Amino acid sequence: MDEKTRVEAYLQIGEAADRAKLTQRTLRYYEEKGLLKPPDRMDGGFRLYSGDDMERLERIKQFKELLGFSLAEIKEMLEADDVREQIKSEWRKEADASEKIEKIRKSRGLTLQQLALIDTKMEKMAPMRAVIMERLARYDTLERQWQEQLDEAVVPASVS
Amino acid sequence: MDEKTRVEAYLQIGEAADRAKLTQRTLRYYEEKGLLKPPDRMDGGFRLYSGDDMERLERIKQFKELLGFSLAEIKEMLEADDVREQIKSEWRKEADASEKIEKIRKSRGLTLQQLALIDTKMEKMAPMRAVIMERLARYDTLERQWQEQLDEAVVPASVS
DNA sequence: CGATACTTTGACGTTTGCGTTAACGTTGGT
DNA sequence: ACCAACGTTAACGCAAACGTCAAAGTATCG
Repeated sequence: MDEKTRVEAYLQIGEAADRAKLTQRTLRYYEEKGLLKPPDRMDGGFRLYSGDDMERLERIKQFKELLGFSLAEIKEMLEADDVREQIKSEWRKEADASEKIEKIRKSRGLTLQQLALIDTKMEKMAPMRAVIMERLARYDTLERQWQEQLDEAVVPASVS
Repeated sequence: MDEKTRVEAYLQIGEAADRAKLTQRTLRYYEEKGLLKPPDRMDGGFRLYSGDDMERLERIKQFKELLGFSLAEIKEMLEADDVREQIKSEWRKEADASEKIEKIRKSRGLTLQQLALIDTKMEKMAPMRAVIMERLARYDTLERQWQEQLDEAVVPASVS
């Protein structure tokens, strides 16, 4: 059963694409571009996507759709993140401390950029939302006005 | 002076592009794609952009950068908006009332879509922001840890 | 052992959103 | 009248992000 859960945690490309709401082509493309690490394969060569892979896909989608990053930019961001995980697992080597600090700072810098971008987007979205709300209100009054026009043309006929 | 203010309100394509932070090519392209109405021209054929044109450019940029719309989608949205202005200026014809109501409803529908999109984006951005903040915190502690490692290797030498 | 469904790697095609260059016309100042 | 700066159209170019075959191998079910 430990075996079974592990097996069921993997998805073939078809299912993986469906769940991520992407196409198979896109998954292979992301792999080709280095956004996804080459996934495990079954004996026959079929790709097997892990839960981690699926999470990564989610993050990619968010970067694209929410922040409008290009795939190249997304790759950079994801790599910055990999740095953190990688350094955490290298608790051994005490050497190269200053070199690692540099890497950390660089990744932190990129993460700060993400934060800044999100913040400016959020700041711009609020007023845009307000404008849209106003516009909606104007549509409503406009529709009501023409509705009256239409009523005035009909009601007298039923009264006469 | 009335003449002068009217003249100064118009910009040639170079200035217009600079102020909108777009290229001349982009302005012509947007015109070609129907996102901008063909602007007025001087006698020699030079394009003259009005204040309205500049505002429209701003809206186009927002649609692109904030919402990630394609130019085709943006065109649709802007046209929906033009409908409102156009109908407002057609207060005359009382006829075609139901037809106009239809147009208004369609435009209102598109505007509602914009609102929905903004809202889902804003909803997704808040948690994303939180995740990024967490990540930043982890970078900070990680950096501090390695900084200590580095200090421990240096301080004893200065003490000995 | 088929039959059917799914997957693989190429490779070429497509759309979007402009960039770039060429050849030529316009404007404004001296 | 001329020059430099600015503009015009037309055409080709191009990178990104996939879509879409084709030809072949693999999985699975009865």
